[in-house]
Amino acid sequence: MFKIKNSVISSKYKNQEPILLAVDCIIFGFDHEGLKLLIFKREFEPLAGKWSLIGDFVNNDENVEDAAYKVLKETTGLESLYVEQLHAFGKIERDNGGRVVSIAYWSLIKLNDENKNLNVANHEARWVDINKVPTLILDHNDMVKMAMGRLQDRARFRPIGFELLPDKFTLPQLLNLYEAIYQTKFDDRNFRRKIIKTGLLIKLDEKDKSTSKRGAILYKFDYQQYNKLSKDGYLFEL
Amino acid sequence: MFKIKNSVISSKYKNQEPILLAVDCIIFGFDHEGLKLLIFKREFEPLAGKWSLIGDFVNNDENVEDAAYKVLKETTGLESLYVEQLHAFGKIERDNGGRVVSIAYWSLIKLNDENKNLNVANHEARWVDINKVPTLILDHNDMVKMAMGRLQDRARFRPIGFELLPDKFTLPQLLNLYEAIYQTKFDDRNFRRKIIKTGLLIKLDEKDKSTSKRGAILYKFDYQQYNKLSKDGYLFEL
DNA sequence: GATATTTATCGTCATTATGACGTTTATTAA
DNA sequence: TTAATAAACGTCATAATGACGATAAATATC
Repeated sequence: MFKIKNSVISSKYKNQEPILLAVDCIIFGFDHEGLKLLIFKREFEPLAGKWSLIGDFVNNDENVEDAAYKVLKETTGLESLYVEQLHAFGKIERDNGGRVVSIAYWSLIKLNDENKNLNVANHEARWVDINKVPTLILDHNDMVKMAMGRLQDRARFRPIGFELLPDKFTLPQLLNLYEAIYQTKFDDRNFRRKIIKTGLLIKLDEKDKSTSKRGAILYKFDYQQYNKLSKDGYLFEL
Repeated sequence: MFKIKNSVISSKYKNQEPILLAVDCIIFGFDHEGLKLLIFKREFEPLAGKWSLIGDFVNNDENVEDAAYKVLKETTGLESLYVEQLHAFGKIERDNGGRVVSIAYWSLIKLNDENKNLNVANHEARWVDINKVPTLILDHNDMVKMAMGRLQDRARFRPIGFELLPDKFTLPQLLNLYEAIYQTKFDDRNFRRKIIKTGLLIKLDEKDKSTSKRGAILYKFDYQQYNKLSKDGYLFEL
């Protein structure tokens, strides 16, 4: 006769403390200064006062993904972000406060005047340059590193960069973004050629004059065209 | 004054059943017949007797990754497999036996005469063609689908395919593997050109005559060269 | 109001990669 | 000897790439 699953579980776990489940969020932002990461001053012991990613425990009655969304909404106030699961971090000793397995999520935010000075809901928050991330608690620096790699992977095949730009953007802005994501320089003329060739940009009749006398032509991303192309397995590669 | 973390947790979780943590394994194998998936007859209720991935609960005192390795070793008897975390599946209702969050791992096995007739450790196991996977319990079919996508991603940039081939293999074999992974046909002449151009194959002075009168030249993968190239950011793309 | 300055934009060219094929080779079975 | 068959090799037009040089538009300066 088969044991029912829960009795297998309960016998197996009878003498153990349960494993606690948490989510942590790697939040990337981008503006004219570059690519940034949102970090927080930890508010509880152990390690109170240290820099950290933001996270929370997962409730029994909520989807793991929803727990991540909740954290993101509470801390940024934004509803519609690009969010993707990164990895589950499950080493025994990763959290010195107990056995906590953390499922990390990463997300992308367009920085603008409204959201760049975040200091939300009693959290002390700060945007830091992606190349100047301080030491974070626990394995949070590993999480950031892995998230950066994932961002690079994604940007390679999907027009994910546009999640980080305002609706209207210039080619130099887009170039800066890709250079920040890949931590390298691209030839601007070749970049231009490739990005235009994708057919995913719509040239507007406006210019942005904030960075040069001449001004740079504004473009917007053609979501319709993207949806059409991606159905046929289109790849957006630089 | 700060609350210490565990007291935050314990108060938060006082009235809740703990979330249970499990691992499930998507095990791919490859031989002359094609790409296959290892599935198991579930041995306990609920859903006993149904086809399923193999998995187990994670103990409080073991790393999540080690739990996956343990499952893989117990079911396949093999120690050194390619193993990678796939995704954490965390919907509330994903397991009708209780609140179980499952972290899925996928792995690759070279099939040969020793391991293709697995029936290990009281598990009823079966290799099925990747295109003929039956309905599995819970969200296991989703896991397989996602793992297949991940395998395709990986094979695009890393010579991961070699994990699925014997040490000595022929170009037609390698072609078959890539066609199975991407579920498509490649032009054999162009495939040959590209794969040779990578410089990662060492031509041997032997032939495999099992599939043709003429016989096909055997190659082996040049791990040294791969390590050298990958340090400079080499990408293995088809 | 001519000129210098600065960022943005457009153009060129040799080299390499790609896709789509046709042809030959080595071996064994008939 | 030849037919059959999978494996291996070769060709060519076209497209993509990397590395540059040159121009253009607007403002600031003399």
